[in-house]
Amino acid sequence: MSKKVKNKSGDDFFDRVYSVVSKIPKGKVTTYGAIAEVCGIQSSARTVGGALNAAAGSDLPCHRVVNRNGTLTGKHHFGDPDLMEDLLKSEGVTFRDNGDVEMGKHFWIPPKFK
DNA sequence: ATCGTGACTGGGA
DNA sequence: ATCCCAGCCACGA
Repeated sequence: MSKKVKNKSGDDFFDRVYSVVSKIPKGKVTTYGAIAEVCGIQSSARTVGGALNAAAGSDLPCHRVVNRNGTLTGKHHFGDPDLMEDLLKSEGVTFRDNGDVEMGKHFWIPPKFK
């Protein structure tokens, strides 16, 4: 089944990110680098952000995706900067004193996308 | 085809 | 510890 559907913009690499992000369990968070690695682009975590940018408004829990530091880098892209933190807290995610997610407790690594 | 940008990461000073 | 730089991939103009 592995098939390259490269066609219109927004469907080959983005599709992988959507699948992975949608698999993130509630109360867990992952990093752009982890998603990128699973998608096969470990060196381009930025591109993952681009995918989430296109996913903004979708059903993808992009609020569970943070940078390797645990900082909510894309919180501003949710429409409300406080929404992201609020959503994670609602799911049981704990934050550090500096406002970063406790990666050591909620860091979740997505399954390898094959 | 080329250039610029980006919700990142890692390493060096 | 902080700040700066380079690399990487994909998209839009």
